[in-house]
Amino acid sequence: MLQVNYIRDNREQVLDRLAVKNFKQPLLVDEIIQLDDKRRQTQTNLDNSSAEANAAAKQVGELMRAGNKAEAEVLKSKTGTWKEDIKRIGEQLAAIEDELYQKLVLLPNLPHSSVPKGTTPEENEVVLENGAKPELPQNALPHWELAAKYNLIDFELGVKITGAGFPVYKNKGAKLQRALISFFLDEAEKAGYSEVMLPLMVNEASAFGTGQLPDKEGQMYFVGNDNLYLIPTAEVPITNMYRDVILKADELPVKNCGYTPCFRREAGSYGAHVRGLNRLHQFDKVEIVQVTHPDQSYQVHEQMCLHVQGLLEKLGLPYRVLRLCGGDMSFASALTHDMETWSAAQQRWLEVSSVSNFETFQSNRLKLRFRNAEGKTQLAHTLNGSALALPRIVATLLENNQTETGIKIPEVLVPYTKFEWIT
RNA sequence: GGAGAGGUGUCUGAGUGGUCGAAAGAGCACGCCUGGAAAGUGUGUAUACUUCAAAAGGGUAUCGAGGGUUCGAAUCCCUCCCUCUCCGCCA
Repeated sequence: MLQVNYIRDNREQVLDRLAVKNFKQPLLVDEIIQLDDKRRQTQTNLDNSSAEANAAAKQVGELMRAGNKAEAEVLKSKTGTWKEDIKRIGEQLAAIEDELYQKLVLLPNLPHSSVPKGTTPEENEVVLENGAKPELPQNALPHWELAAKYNLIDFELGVKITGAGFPVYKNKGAKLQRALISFFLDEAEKAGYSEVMLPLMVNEASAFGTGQLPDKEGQMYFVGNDNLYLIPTAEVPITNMYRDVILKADELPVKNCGYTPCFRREAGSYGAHVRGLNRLHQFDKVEIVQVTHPDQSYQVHEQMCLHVQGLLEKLGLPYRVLRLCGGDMSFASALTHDMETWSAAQQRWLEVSSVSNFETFQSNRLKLRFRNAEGKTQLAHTLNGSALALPRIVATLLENNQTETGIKIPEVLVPYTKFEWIT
């Protein structure tokens, strides 16, 4: 959520930036400013009425203590109008604040100046491409066939137990999952992230804090009996650890990593592109999150991207980095880099990580602040990235490393898997 | 799930209708003291909105959350959330 004061002070720039995101309702900006004027006016009225009423109440107390009952009664009888005023203006104010809020949440975050204009994924900017695409033999198999051939993943069994999109990992397939999780967590810890293990369900306030609510409600599984949501990403519980927190300046940057399963309803997405591991309702992911000083966040973004790229390089996977264009970025992000690996058998790029800087868009809602050099509270910047999401990594690993005799495990993983080949 | 107790500032903890944004202590910050430190000592120490060109200062709200009673609520009433103790259940 953008800050109203920022919108007031930077109207032109806000409009300009929103255009990069192809925001369709620029009139909203002026409506918000006008509504905020009205809010201030009403707030002042309410405060004045309250001040008068408070003064009168105090006076009644003094009169009572002085034994001047008659005068106290007179004053009491006069308070009725203030009470009515306070109630009426209070309701007005609440209505205005609600309306203002409803409009404010419609504004997406402002994209960073480096974000290219554009509306479709084709307009994303390829920042770099790294690693050679492997040449596979003619009879190379896609990962879902490899998974069946080597008895690594049983999709049908998952359907039986739960439904489509909930695979069962078996044998070396299961061990590979565990190995990747440990490897990613160890790498994150080496990079200075402290590990957390988190609740997989969150309450409404948390889902709201990171922006899943109210706009993305349909993407989360909801446990109605207890009013809880299954997390779509560890970002939600990790970032919410810092909800309503005021950090000391020297505590920044805060760096956390965590492994969680992620649950996504992905309603209505079926077909060839979501086959196998390409899109699931439940998948595993290690997430990295930082809370930074506003001056540092873009440096940190770069550093987080390099961390993710390092993982892909260690795994020996060809990848490319995309800077998402305004139209393809998420609502809450100011800058997003996507990392994609080349899936050799499917002959397509698969998104395996997304590293975003949210600036103050999340922290404003979360009330996540720090005390700056002047001793005042200021909103911190939040960033997060996948490091990494497992299924598509598994997909590319299986496909790219397949040989006539089996699938070769990358060297860095062998200490974790304790086997070098899947045969 | 049943019975009871309770939720106050960074923490401990006082406060059962008015002078309470809230005693006291601890912690923290700055100063004095000291060769330096500890001890001691002095001062300061919530957040948000708003008024003002700005600072100073002022107003309003907030004692788990929301609602109510009252001229006036941390204090009384209702609903919800959470914590603790005992019982039940249980990995």
